[in-house]
Amino acid sequence: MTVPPRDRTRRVTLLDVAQAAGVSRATASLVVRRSPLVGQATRDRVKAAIRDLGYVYDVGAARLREGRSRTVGVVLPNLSNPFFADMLTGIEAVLDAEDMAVMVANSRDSPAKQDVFAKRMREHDVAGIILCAATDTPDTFLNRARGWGMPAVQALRRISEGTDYAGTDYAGGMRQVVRHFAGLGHRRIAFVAGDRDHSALRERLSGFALGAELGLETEVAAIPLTHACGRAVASDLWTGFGPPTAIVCFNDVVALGLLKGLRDLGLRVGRDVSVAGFDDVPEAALAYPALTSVETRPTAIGEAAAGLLLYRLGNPDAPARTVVEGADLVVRESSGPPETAERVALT
Amino acid sequence: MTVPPRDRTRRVTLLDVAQAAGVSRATASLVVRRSPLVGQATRDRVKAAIRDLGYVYDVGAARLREGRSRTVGVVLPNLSNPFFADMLTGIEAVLDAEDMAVMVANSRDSPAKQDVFAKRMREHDVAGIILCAATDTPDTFLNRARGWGMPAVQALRRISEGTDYAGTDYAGGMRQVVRHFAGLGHRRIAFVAGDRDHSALRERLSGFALGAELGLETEVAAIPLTHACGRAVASDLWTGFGPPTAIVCFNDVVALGLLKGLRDLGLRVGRDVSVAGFDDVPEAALAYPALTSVETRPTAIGEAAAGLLLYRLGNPDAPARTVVEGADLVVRESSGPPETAERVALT
DNA sequence: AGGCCCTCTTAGATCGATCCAACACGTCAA
DNA sequence: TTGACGTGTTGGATCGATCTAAGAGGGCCT
Repeated sequence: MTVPPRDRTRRVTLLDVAQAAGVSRATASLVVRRSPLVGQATRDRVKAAIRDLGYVYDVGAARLREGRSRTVGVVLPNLSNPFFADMLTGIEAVLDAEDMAVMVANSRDSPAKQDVFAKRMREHDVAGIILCAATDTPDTFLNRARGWGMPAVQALRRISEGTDYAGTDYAGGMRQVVRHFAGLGHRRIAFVAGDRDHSALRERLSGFALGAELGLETEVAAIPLTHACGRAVASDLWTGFGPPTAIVCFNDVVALGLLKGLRDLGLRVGRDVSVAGFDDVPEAALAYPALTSVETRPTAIGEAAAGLLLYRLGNPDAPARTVVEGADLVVRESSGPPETAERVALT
Repeated sequence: MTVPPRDRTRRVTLLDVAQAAGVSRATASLVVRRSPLVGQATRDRVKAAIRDLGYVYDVGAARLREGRSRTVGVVLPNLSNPFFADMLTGIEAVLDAEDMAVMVANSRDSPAKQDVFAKRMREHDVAGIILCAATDTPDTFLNRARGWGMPAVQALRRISEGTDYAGTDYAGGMRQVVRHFAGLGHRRIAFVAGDRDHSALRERLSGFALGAELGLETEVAAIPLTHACGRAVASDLWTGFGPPTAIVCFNDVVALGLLKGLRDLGLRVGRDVSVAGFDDVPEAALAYPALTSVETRPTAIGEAAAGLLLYRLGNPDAPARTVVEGADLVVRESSGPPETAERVALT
């Protein structure tokens, strides 16, 4: 696809404005930048000229000269996941308020694509990037970015220390779930985890370890994080001897699928078996039965990440900062005390 | 927040590359643009220099000179809605393949913010924009854009003719729902619509009119398009005499809320009352009971919109085109034949 | 009157690329 | 030998802004 140059009518430039207002280009420039150096009368004349001619500021030209850009790159692993979409909403809101533009890219969890995007954003000279790293991103990635002089903030997934990071206390959230299950009297619990390794998984796993510490029997299953796989894993969990009486899922996407899969098996979730998810997506409250879930605030995380980046742009040499949003368990109908041992009469 | 200029080490420019390779700036430029005019030996030398010096192309400087940009603006009314997030995924995928960057903005359904974004994108000199117009956007909006020489594609919501448009056949989808309900034997049907006016609503309404044509009693309720309101509207529909036996919702967000609301009332959805939604979001199949829904393909629409824009950039004066994706009804458990008249024994 | 400061304005260089017209050089036909 | 032609290469102008350092003009003080 080749795109022909557009010229239409030549763009109105600051020079045109200056001439119309009877001042120099430099003065006109000062006016658009709201400099206090310019006299009121002159300012008014220039503003009038801007209106009359329909002048449009050229951010790109300014950036070229200034060497400073008002665009931020955001690289996410999966735009279709409502969680990341919400995070993007938070990022966008904060940057918008600072009159910054957001350039977005979807790595589809591929480090290779992520590299391509990093290069493209560098070519576009973004002021910095917010990165939710793809699985298997080498931990040198951020050092490279630093070498380029491009500030980077990690969000949700952490691949290396020494860089700003905004995320959720997944480990703490998971511990709340485990304590909740244990408190209800469950003795065998399972964690349906994702099959791809990143910090957000490791943190959940570390929290889940509390189960063993409390003397519970624990089990971990790894599956792709989709509705379909969550649904399908239900029967797997019931094949062996002594199936778990409580299951926590990596996120609500999987949990909602699992809920359906368990219903398909004729189990009454919340009585025969308990389920909890992560993220507390809006659908969690509507599910049947309503889903117990750990609330992680994607919008807040996005806002925090954007905030960190803005601060970093103003203070390039400040020490790295970390913002960890708390994660709170919301108990609903899908989790309850286990029934007595003879309850499972499946086969 | 003021951002100091960054200089670090001066940027490596084409001139540096040219000198290192012993050629002129112009030749180096031809190499980076993959022009066939350059001899193989020279090309190799330049490429080596690019690698050795770590040269990074400056898209902005190129754009300034060329007068042609490789960035596209996307303005959406609600990034948090998974439907739009999916659409963005489609847009991003197509533009990415053309090596174009995506600048995204969230109008939050406010025409005023939308105007601000349009201005910002113009200042950034985007090659074109994809717009899903905020409610109450004046229909002059796109004429203004045309006046600026900025190609615009409308997606999903149409505010004026004469511009490229990609959307879904909402009217046709709605007619399928109405026929489905009628075929099951329903005589009183309701449409839970949104309370904000735009083409996507009007099209659904026009499809719903088929109900009256078929001799059914019809009713329309307008509510904000949220889970909570969908849930709350359930009891309203049951207050009057002769409540509907089948209800179609503006989208699945509302439908999932309604499902919950009806369950709260003790109704068995799919038997006592039938429900259908729009969009067929992934959660629809997992809902209880599984939700009948009209499948509208957000990713495909995003791809179509991006395709239209790319074509438009290559053919500024081609006539406006319209792409309407078909919308197919997916029947699940939430819709079934009405039970006999005495079924409703609520109060 | 002369010197100084303060406010406002400006010419010219500059950012990093592309476009244009010209040109070097070799080959080949007349 | 000359001219035409094709292939590669190039200097200089240019895109639209900002930066720098200098200058105009007025008021105030000595």
